[in-house]
Amino acid sequence: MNKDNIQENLVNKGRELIKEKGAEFLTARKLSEASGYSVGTIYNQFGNMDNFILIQNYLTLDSLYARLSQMQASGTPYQRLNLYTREFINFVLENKNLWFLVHNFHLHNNNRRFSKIYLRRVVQITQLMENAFKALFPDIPLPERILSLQVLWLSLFSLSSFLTTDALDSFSKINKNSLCELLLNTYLAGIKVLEKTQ
Amino acid sequence: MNKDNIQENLVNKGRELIKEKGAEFLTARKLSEASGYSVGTIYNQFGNMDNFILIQNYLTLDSLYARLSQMQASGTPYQRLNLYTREFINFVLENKNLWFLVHNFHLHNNNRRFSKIYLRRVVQITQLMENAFKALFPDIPLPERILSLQVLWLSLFSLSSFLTTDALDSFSKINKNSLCELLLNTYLAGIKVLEKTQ
DNA sequence: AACAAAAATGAACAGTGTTCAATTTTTTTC
DNA sequence: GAAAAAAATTGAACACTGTTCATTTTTGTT
Repeated sequence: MNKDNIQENLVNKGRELIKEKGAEFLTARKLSEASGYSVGTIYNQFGNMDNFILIQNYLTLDSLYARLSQMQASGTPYQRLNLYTREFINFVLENKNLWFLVHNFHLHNNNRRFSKIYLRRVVQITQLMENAFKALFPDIPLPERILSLQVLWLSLFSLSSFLTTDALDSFSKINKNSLCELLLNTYLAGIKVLEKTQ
Repeated sequence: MNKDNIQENLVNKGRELIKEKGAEFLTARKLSEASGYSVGTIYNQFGNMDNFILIQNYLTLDSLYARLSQMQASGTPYQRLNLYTREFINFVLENKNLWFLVHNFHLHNNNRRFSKIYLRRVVQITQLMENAFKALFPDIPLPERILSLQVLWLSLFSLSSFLTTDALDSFSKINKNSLCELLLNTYLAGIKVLEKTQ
């Protein structure tokens, strides 16, 4: 087994563990036991566990990006943005444990969560929506439009953390699926207004 | 020293540590050393460290609630909602470490973060905005209005996690202060439209 | 086959949260 | 006030983290 295969095996095995048992279960020793590699090997490959978690989150975000990328560009721009959002929600609900880790990973070495290179991938997803967004709001200048889209996406992204647990269910009648969709459609309607009044 | 004083002393000392050194610094032994009480006493008082963190977050949310409560109800409803949001942002920026802990605390015993009793306090803050919200959108039926306000506030709340670090600064030109305000005003404009078309 | 270089290993270290028998303090009882 | 009982405090010890690095094993070269 060469180095690349080891990394691949460890990443895959770790991903299985997260999916099945949750992000909290993943530790160096348990990954060692489950993968067959020693703890030292894990550290030879990744340096530390933070990097391992970052890689897992990169993969999750890349997976989301790939899924949103291959969507058909059919319907009106408005419909397309709704489809993007619905597909995003589906992805989150289908990968609760992975998405939980994206929001709630605990870093030991790096100062704080959401390191720059990591958050960049989040913002990159706005590029996918940009075409539909441009078609929907042709009168808004590029800088403002990008800003507005980034605020929208970052809101949807951060709001989606509530989809990974059932804490919200007990005392708010907000439907999980409509939580993000309501934000999207209200926000889009708001831009339309502000676009004209400017 | 009676039991209540011990709890109070521990909570106050822990709060100091979080404010000064960050949430990551707070451990049972460091709190013990800083407060003068033994580790066992901490556990006699709080049961476990998760409860201690939960109490700290309760205090933070109560503090935010108190601050928003005592605001003067002047100006238009629209202006008042903007003032609430601005005051909220100020609070977050003035208490970055405490707010970081609200979003990023790491639970060991409880299953997952945002336990129900904890998240309830977050949603309770919507009650403060409800009056201004009602005045601004009198034609929306109560259930829908509450839902809409909850979505707005939960979005602002979750979005505010980006205010506690500088990760966003490097690759997006979004101003921290305008991040939440842009969301608010666009969302409010959107409700106004959807209110009429219904 | 003998040597050299590289890779894999897992005990050991420092740090977590947590427990609980032993100690200290406080209260009660006479 | 002294003795006994009850309550509260303590911190060493346990099981678990992430991490290191001398030792062992494997691989590659001559």
